[in-house]
Amino acid sequence: MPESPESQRKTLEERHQMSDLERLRHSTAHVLATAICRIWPDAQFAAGPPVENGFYYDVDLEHRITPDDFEKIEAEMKKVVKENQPFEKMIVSREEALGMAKKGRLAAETERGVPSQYKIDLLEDIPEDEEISIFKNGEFWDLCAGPHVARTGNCKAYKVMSVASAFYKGDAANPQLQRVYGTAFKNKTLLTEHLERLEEAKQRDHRKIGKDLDLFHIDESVGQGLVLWKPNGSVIRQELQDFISEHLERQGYSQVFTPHIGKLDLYRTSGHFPYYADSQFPPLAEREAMKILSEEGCSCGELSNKLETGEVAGFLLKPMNCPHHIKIFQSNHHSYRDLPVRLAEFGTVYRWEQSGELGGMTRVRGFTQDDAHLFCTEEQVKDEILGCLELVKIVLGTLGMEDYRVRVGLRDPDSTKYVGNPENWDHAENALREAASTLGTEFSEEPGEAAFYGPKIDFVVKDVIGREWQLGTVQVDYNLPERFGLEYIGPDNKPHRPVMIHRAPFGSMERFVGVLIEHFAGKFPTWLSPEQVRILPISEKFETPAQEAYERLRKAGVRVTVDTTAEKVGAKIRLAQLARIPYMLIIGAKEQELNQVSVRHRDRGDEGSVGVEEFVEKLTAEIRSRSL
RNA sequence: GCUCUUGUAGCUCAGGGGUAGAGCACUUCCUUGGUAAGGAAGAGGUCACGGGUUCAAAUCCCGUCAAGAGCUCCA
Repeated sequence: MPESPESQRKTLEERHQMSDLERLRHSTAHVLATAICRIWPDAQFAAGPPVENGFYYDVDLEHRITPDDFEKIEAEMKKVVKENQPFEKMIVSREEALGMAKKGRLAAETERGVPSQYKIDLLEDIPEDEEISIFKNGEFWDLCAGPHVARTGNCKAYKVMSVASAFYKGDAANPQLQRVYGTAFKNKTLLTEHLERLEEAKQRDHRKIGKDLDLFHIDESVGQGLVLWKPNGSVIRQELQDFISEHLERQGYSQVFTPHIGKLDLYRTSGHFPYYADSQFPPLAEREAMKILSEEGCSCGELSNKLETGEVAGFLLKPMNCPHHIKIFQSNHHSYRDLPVRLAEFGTVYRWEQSGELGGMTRVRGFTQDDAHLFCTEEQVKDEILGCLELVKIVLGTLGMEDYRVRVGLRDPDSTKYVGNPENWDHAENALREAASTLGTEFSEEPGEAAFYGPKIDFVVKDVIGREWQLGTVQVDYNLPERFGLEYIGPDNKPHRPVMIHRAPFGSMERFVGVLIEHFAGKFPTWLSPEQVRILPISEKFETPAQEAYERLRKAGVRVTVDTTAEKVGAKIRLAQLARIPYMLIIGAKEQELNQVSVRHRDRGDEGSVGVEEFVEKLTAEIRSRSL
C-alpha cells in the first residue's frame, strides 16, 4: 500500500536505506515536478515519493491535468534529462528554508508572488533536531531529504502513467491535490518489460475474464456491488463449497442455515447497530409502525431516529452472521463436555460500502462468507486457532496460491473504537501470535488492523494491479460472548464464559473467486472448470461416436459438451481454447475406426489418442484429486 | 463519499449538430473438414436515463445513474 509519506514519516536513516531503484524514481519525481513547473509555473507541490511501481508527485494546480497533457509533460521531462543537471544537496537552517518557501522559491524555478504553501506546512512537520536540506537540479529547488541520483541524465527511462486525486496528507478534510503517477526504470528495456507486464495483467483482470467466460454479471438495475453468479461461475463456487465442506466435516463442524435479516435489537446487543449504521443498508421498519408514522406525517429523518433509539422496531439485513450463530448456541445449555461447538454456514451478508470502493467481485455490497463460529473454553482456544489455520493452508495450498502474506492484526493502542477489556485483548493477541508462529510462514504484526471486537490473523493476497485483498481470516473474540452473556457449565458445576472464534478460510466467495480468476487467468484446474471436456467431431458424420463419448463422460459425472457447429476443427479448437476448456476430444474417421478419442489439452496440446474408458479413468482421477 | 475519465448492438470499439457503423457473437443456407478463424445472406441499437440550447441533439450544456483509476473507508 502506498502510504503517504507525511502520515508515515520516514526517518532520515530509513531514507538513506532507499534502494537504487527508489532513489532513481524519487529523482524522476523531481524531474517530473521540474517539467510541470515549467509548463504551469503556478503549480504548488506537496510531496513526491517513490512508491511500489514508480513514483508520484502531488500538485495543486488551476489547470486540470488530463492524459492529453502527458505527452507534453514527458517532452518537457526529456529536456530536463537532456540538460543533465546535477542534483545538489544544500543544508539550510529552518529560517532559511522558511524564507525560501515564503518567497515561493521551493518546488519552483524562480521566486514567485505566492508562497510555497505546502512546503511551509511540511517544514513544520520536520522534527527540531533533524537537518533540513534543499535539493537543486538546475534552477528547480525543492525541500527534500533525498537521497538522489547524481544527475537528471540518469533518469532516462520513465513514463507518466496516470493522474488521480488525493487528499493532502491523506485526510479527507484537506483539499484534494492532483496526484501525477509515473514510473521509472534503470533503462528502457526494463521499462518496456514493466509496461508489458501491466498489459498482461490487464488481460488477467477478473472483470474481463468474468465477462469472457460468462462467470458473473453485475447489473445496473439490480444494484451496485451486487453480484449475479452466472451458471459457469456458480459451478466454480459450488465446487469450492463442496471442497471446503469435506474438510469441515473432517474437523467436526456442524452446518447451519440462518435467515438474511434479524431484529434491530439483536444488533443492538451485538453492537453493530447503530454504531456501524453508516456501513449497513438502512433498516427495514415494521409495516404497522410505518403506517402509523406516515399517518402522523413523520419524516424520514425522524423515522431513522426512531429506529436508532428503538422507539420503532425494525429489521436489519445482516452485516455479519455471528449474532445468528450465537443465538443457535444459546438455544441449548452447554456443558464443558460439548465444547468446542463449531457452527458453519455459507452466510450471505450485506454491507453498505462507499460507492467509490466497489469494484468487480473483490469489493461488493452483498457477499457470502464461508463463515463459522467456534465456541470453546479458554484452554481450547489455541488448538482451535491451529485447526482454523490448517484449513486456510489447505485451501491456499490446493489452489497453488503461494504468494500471500500473513498479517496479525492487533489493536491500535491510541484508538477508542475497540470494545472489551484490555486483559482479554492481551490474551487474544497472545493466542494469535503464538498460533501464527507455528505457521512456518513469516507474518507481520500490525497494530490498528484488528476488528473492533478482537484481534485477527489475515491471509492477504495481491490482485493483478498490486492491490492487496484480505481473504482467509481467523479472529478471536472475547467481546460478543460478554455482550450476549454466553455461558457453559464447567466441571466445577459453575457457569463459565466461552471464547468465540470467527473464521473464514476463503473470506468471501465473491472476493475469493475474483482473486482466483486472476490467479489462474481463467485457466481453472479441471476440477473447478465449468466445462471440463468439449468433444469436437471433425464433421457431422462423426456425431454418433461423439454422442457416445459424451454419454460415457456424463455418466462419469464430467461436465462435457459436444460442438456440433458446422465449423472446421481448427475453428472449434480455437473457441474451446478461448473458453479455457481443459480437454478437447477430437473424433474423426481414424478414431471412429479404432474406437478411440484424440485428446488435446489446452496447454499441453495434442496428447495422442486413447480409448474412451482410459480417458475417463484418468480424467476422473485428476478431478477427484483436485490436482492443479 | 471526493477528484478526474468514461457510457454507441450480447462483446470489443469507430464515428460525431442534419435522425447510426465495423469486427466477433447470433439466425439461415452452402461447405464435410484433422489440432487456434471456410464462405454467403440475414437479423439486431430511442447512441445509459432525464432536462436544456437549436429549425434540427447520439453529437453541445446541466442533472441523474453506472463503470474505471486514485484518495478516504473497509466490524
